[in-house]
Amino acid sequence: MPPSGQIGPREHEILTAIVESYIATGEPIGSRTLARMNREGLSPATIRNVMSDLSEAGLLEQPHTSAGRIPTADAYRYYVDQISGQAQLSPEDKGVIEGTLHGASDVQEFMERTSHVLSLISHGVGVTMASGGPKNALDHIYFSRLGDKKILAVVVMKSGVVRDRVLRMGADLPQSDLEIAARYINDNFRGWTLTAIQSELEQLIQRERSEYDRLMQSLEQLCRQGALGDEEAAPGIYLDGASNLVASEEDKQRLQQLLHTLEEKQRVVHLLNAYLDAKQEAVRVVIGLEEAAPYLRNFVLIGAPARVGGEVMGSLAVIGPTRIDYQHTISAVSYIARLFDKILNESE
Amino acid sequence: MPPSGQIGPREHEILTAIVESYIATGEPIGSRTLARMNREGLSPATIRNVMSDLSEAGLLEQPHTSAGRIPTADAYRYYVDQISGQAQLSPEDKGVIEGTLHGASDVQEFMERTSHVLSLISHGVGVTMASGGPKNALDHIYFSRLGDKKILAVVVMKSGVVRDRVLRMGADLPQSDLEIAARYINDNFRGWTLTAIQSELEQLIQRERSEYDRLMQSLEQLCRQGALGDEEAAPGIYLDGASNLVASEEDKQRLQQLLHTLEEKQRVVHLLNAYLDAKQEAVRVVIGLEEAAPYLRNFVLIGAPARVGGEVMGSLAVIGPTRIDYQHTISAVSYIARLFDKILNESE
DNA sequence: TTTGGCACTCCGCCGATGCGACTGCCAACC
DNA sequence: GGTTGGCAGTCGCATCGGCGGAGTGCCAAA
Repeated sequence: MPPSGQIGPREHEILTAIVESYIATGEPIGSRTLARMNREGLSPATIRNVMSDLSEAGLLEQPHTSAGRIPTADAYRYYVDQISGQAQLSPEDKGVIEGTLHGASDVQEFMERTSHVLSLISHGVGVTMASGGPKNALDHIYFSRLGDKKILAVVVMKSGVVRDRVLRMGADLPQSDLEIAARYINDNFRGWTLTAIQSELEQLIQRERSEYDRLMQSLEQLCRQGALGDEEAAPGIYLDGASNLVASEEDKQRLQQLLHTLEEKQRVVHLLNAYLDAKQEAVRVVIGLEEAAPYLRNFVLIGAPARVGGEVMGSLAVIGPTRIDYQHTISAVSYIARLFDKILNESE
Repeated sequence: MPPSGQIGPREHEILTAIVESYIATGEPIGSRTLARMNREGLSPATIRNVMSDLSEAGLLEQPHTSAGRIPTADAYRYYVDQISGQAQLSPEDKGVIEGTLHGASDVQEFMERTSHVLSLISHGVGVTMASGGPKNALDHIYFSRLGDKKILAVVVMKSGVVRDRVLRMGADLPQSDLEIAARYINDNFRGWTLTAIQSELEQLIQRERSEYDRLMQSLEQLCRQGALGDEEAAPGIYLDGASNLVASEEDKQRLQQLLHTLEEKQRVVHLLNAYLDAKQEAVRVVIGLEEAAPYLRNFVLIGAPARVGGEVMGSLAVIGPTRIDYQHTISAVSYIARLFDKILNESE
């Protein structure tokens, strides 16, 4: 063996074989089986020596003394680093993705279908998220009086995301005032981000306090009721494939916790926000989610930001067991991330 | 025993005790245990005789020869018929419901929270559904040109449900035409149901074919692209508490099928439509869902239509194991169904 | 009609046993 | 020195028989 527990070509090959075998079967794997599937005729004893080294390096572990070995989190990281450069989307997957996503008419539907197809390909949970409205650019806004003291606000983003919200107002505003307010926002703030509009409006209202006119009054009220969406509001998030988790070998209690967490969308949002970086270029694979939540032990997050015309409009990800098919999943996430840009940009 | 396998007061009491015990523990129950919990001092032997009769009448069955007995579907039906008249909402449940539902600003949020609170109380899956737009009354419609050949249609229902849809048009329509079309619909069809509007518009277009003006042309195109929503489109449906099903004693395979079915919202919609009747007044309990789908064996549906001002605007239901707590669930569904009317009506 | 008694059935738990899979170490070999 | 075969030792797991407990059904007596 190399003097400093380093990883040579033989170690690499054996480690890769172990990881792939474990991903495929879920069974710990021993030196004998490994020797049989290894094309170079290495004997079990040699492989045992290598495995022993890898164990010492913290890449393999044994569930119990007389069992085979399974990869540790470090081994998965190593494996993913090796393949992530060369992950190739298979033609079938490509067909499935395009077949599913073709013909989605609006962004919401596109995202919904994306989470579905991600769960199909990865056998994990597919997630898509429109990152909190605040960061996206406004296309236009529309207000409508619904009834006494209630107003419907429809916000259309440049990215195509549509969001409607019913505001309960303190006082009743006539439709005509609403139309003036909407026209004012549309004329002056098209292309701004919601947060920028919000703070600009607040300043404006402060400044004009002297000549406190009707328009400003309406705007203030609308803002205060969250017409532009508040930070708290759950951004659109779509999950699919939670049922896939049942197949993972978890006991019932952890499975239930897991599903329960997924039902609380807010927590999934936090998870994605915590681990996915708007600036990252490629797909990111996070191994070792137990730091975020104990019941996410043995689970990984594979995700990427979704950009439309250079601007981040959300993210897409897969949450699945560490035993997930990294090849397929990484390539699919990467492909769909690029597809987002292409499809939503051209339809603009 | 009564000559014709009829149910006398003693049979009733024993059957009720068995059903309640089985709901509570999930264990088959024997004559001895039953004798101990029975306040009248009946001996196990007597109870055995009664149980034997009940078995013959098809109300009890044995998992195997030397086990206790469990209720059949017929027994649950009998039990539910007995209690459904007198189901009383507990004060705690009432508090939970009102606490959760208070402050929901729009109908969607109200429905979301309802499904959540239903799952909390019943420990089953809470479902709320806005019945297919087509049957509801229009408040107003709004069109907005999104970009080349794409149009945003926002439909607001009388019931408060808001629905947005992006239409891909064959040709590009200018915003001014859209506004004329929207005004035409709003002025003429406020309060009509969507299906009625759709068919009326179609007739109108036929009739006016001679003087085929711009307005008609726009309307025709908008209709054809489904501006008013097509029958196929999944109505808004909210599920919560699927993780509760993990606790039910199902094997993994059936559990996975079950969760998978719930993920396909469309199938849940069909289920509710098939078993809940818009005309029914009270809560309906459907025992024996296996007719609808084999993996729904041992599951029940407890649901009611949701009315606002006399008009059906959707339905709410719980899907849970036959061992569900009928008392709590029935009373909660019933209470929330009435609450829907009260809250959404007054806020009009 | 109700009750106690009794024989019988059958599930589920427990401990023993044997098998198989694997490791680690050592000595021999290339 | 790297590689190999051999061998002893460990441990999980499936299998099996025995046994206790829960429950039924039937019968005869009150």
